[in-house]
Amino acid sequence: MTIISHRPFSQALDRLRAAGLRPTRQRLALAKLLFDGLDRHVSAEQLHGEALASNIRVSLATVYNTLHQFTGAGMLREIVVDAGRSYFDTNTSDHHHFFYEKSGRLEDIPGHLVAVSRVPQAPEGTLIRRVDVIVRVDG
Amino acid sequence: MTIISHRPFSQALDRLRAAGLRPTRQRLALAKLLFDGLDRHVSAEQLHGEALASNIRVSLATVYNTLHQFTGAGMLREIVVDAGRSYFDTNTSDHHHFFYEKSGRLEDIPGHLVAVSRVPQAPEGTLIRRVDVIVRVDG
DNA sequence: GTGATTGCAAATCTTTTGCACTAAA
DNA sequence: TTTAGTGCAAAAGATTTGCAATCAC
Repeated sequence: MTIISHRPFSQALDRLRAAGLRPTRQRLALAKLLFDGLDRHVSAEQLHGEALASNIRVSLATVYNTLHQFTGAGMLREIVVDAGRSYFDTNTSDHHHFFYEKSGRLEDIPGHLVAVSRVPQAPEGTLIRRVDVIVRVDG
Repeated sequence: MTIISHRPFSQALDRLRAAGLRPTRQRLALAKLLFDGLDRHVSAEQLHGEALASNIRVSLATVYNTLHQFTGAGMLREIVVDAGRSYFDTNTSDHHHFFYEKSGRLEDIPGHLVAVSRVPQAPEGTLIRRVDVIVRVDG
């Protein structure tokens, strides 16, 4: 058994409680991988790999379920830049992204470095949920 | 046989010639479906369906190939908004998009209605290829 | 106990690929 | 001819689903 931090469970536990998600072993473990540390962008496959590498028994299906539940609860933000692969961003604050087309890597752009002035009106009967700016670079 | 326009082939033919793509029956037919008319957003599956409905014998694989060739030639622009599905936009001029999350529909926002001021610098050693703005609405 | 959650494998869906066949030049 | 382009069916990914087994409460 590995001690990961002084409060191995509480941060993840609190987040799950706040989201109304039952704190199962799998959800706790995934929450720790996702939120103990710096902000990051992960795919389901990646996170599943990390879980296995940390000796956490989770199925890929559960990783998908969990990522979507976390996203629904506002703990993650889903980013689509690439046909056929979703990334999940642990940074849910207002910001945008660089996308490196060659490597497929994503990088945050702090919100204050991009200004979208003159956002058009939402079409009648709709609400704007989010404005995504993706700066595609050839790195 | 249906007469589609006064110059049924020439517009599509010219575009293919200009792109250096051999004007095969399939490419001509797909180009006509795509470019004879208003700007539009199509998925491969959709375009394939339209082709079949117009009695054009094309395989889905060829539709994919053709969409990518047209994109490579600058005749189309690929848009990714939705995990696991690509749209191709016949409007290649500077503009952005509304994405209706419920219906999955895309709609152009004319370039002059969105202004991205203060685009951040491209990371060292990279070039900005494009800046995509996607306004997600809940329609 | 009881209902939510999980694992597994199969199913689904989109897109790509390999290769023999066909057609454009 | 000669080479690019096409069709088909199979493969490859990514994601979802169905259902019995398991776990949190």
